[in-house]
Amino acid sequence: MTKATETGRGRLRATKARRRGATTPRGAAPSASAADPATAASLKLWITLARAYQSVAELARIDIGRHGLSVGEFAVLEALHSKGEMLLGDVQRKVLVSSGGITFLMNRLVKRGLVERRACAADGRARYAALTSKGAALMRSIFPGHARAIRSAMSGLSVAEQKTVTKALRRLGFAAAALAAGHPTCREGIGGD
Amino acid sequence: MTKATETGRGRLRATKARRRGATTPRGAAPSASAADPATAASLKLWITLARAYQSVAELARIDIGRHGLSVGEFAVLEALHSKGEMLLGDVQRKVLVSSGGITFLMNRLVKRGLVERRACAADGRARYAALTSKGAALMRSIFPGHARAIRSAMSGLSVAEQKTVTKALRRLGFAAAALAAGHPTCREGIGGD
DNA sequence: AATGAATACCTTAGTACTGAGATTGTAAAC
DNA sequence: GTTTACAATCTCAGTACTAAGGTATTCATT
Repeated sequence: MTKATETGRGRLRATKARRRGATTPRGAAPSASAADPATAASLKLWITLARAYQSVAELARIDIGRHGLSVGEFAVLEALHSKGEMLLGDVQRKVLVSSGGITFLMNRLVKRGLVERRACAADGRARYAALTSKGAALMRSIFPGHARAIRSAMSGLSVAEQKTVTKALRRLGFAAAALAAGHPTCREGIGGD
Repeated sequence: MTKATETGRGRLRATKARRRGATTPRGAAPSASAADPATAASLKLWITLARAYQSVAELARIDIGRHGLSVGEFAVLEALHSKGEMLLGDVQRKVLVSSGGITFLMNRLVKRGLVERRACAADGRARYAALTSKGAALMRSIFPGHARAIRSAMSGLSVAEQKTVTKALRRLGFAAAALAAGHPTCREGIGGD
């Protein structure tokens, strides 16, 4: 454990959950109403961003759930699918869960025979995560359909618009992540990409 | 985000960048790689949308947590703050939680004296949720600060850009929600706004 | 070597939810 | 005035996580 637990009093966790096998979207749906126009525009954007995310996430969840996977499980499989063998810590950072969370997800996937842990010769503390041949076959069979599902989820915008929005959201995300990084309520070891 | 630890055998420890803090709450970080350009653009947008949402949500979570509230609790308070007394089912749909979830959140808030349940004269099955005076005072005191936090979270974009992105995301969200609605895996009674 | 700090992962307890079904109440059709 | 259907909320068991702490291992100093 790094960090010195300087949170004074409050226990307050604010977690979010996801369910296995295609379940629900999530959410804290924000709302708006502010005095000055700039703040109003930001609040409105926040609502819209949250709703858009949740709608797309719901579609992704449905699609992934069809194959009996949770979103977190799929994220791990996909990371390993696209990058090959990875250290658990790297998978954790890519998938954005806590250290306990990656252990949990790995255990489930190992139990189903989709991934395996491999020793790391260079560092005895570390483990690699890798797809088994069964896991690799699964990803090859479901990834193209998933990509099509995402594409149709984004069909409200033209490809050119998608590129424009992507650029803007990237700047927005970086700025927000930089702000969050400066704040006290830090978490285990999760970073952006 | 600590990212050294190369896969190769010579694991130099190269002291990476110092802890970047907390970037994101949770979530399934998607990734990309597709054959045709349209699908690739959609996957890329999905990643970026998810990261941007998660970064802003993390900031919101930090800000809300400062006052000892979870995101779900704040969402309920805010709904009642902006719309006044509401039927529980309406709060549920606005906040996007399950029926069990709204009961859970209400119980917590009632226990803290921030909201109360009121009978509905017209329909004996239904209950209203409403802020107590303590809850209303709390919201008056923390909402402006929260709005400022959201505004600064969005500071990566100019106000004009925010409006453009809002419009695009609204279309995207509607299209995705319409698609999700047509799918089999629906939920209890949650609709868009 | 021996020590100490830092790291990678795992374990455990706790949390904020979900989903199915029970309960109570309303509305419609007989 | 019963059924019959259906709606709003609550109950409860289960789930996917988080945070904090633990263990083994490595690196840097001594």
